[in-house]
Amino acid sequence: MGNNLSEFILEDFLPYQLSILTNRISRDFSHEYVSRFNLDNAEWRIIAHLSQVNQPISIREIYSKVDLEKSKVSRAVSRLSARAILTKTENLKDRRLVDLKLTKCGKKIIDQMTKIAKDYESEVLAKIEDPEYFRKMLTSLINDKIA
Amino acid sequence: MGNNLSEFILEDFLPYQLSILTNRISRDFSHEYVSRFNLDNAEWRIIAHLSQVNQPISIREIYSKVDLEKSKVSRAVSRLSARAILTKTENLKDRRLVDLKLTKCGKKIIDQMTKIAKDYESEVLAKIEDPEYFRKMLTSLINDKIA
DNA sequence: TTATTATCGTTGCAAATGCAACGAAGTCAA
DNA sequence: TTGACTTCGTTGCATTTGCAACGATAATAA
Repeated sequence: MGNNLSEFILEDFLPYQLSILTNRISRDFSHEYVSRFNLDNAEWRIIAHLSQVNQPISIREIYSKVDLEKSKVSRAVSRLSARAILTKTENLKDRRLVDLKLTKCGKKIIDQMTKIAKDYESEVLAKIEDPEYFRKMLTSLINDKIA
Repeated sequence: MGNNLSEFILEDFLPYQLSILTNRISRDFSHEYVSRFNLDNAEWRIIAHLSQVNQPISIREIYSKVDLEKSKVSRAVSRLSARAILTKTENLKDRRLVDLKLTKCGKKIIDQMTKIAKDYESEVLAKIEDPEYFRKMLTSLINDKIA
């Protein structure tokens, strides 16, 4: 039963390592938007994604782009709307859709968070010998292509 | 509001990229232990960790090593015990502790999963140009040291 | 010894989650 | 047009989650 060749070492297993690292970084960074703006991870992603586009976008647009459950997006958007961080309006061309748009308040949040996020990212990347290369490999894995 | 220099691009943000990649890999691989053995992620980690140690270990030992909530470990262990994948016995030196130990059935599971896990890992690493180097950087990030 | 404090694993409970079902709106074909 | 089908966002609901409190045991101090 289990010679050395077939032993399984969890700490060396890539999916486990990625999970450990990602959870730690996620927890670390989430502290920034939780403590300052009382946002959860879904709310943070929604705001960040909204800040990138000029036109209003729908809930579907968000959850298909940003890897979140649609019900999670729906509920997070409702909370953000209640806090006047974004507005929900009916799309007049297709009344099934909602138009989501950051308010001044929402833009202020993302403006502040941008610097914080970039600083945090630099801090993490500073720990790696060749950050550029790491990013390249990460991107290639995400896009499922050879680096 | 927001010149180009201060724009925030979520898809290029390291914590987000890591989260996307990790979730995808995690989902992908979990399919292996869900479909074959009906295990969830906590159960899988517990079995994997138990397989590495020769002596019985406690619940605390597990959740401190394997980044899981203690209540999650407690409940997962109860389920695994109910399915006779592991045994829970009272530690006689310290009766607050439970001794956890894989059964034959549990060992059979990890034996089968070992090959599957290694194959999966190879498949992922095959997509990277320099897997060794990637692992090194990953490990260094996890250990918070310079690569 | 006894009193205090700390640790272990479990559990109660409120909140979060994810799936499926739903009504509303749009599309397409007959 | 009508009817069948699709898509949108919301919501109901059962399950999962994580925190805090708990009883039991151990360690420490008086």
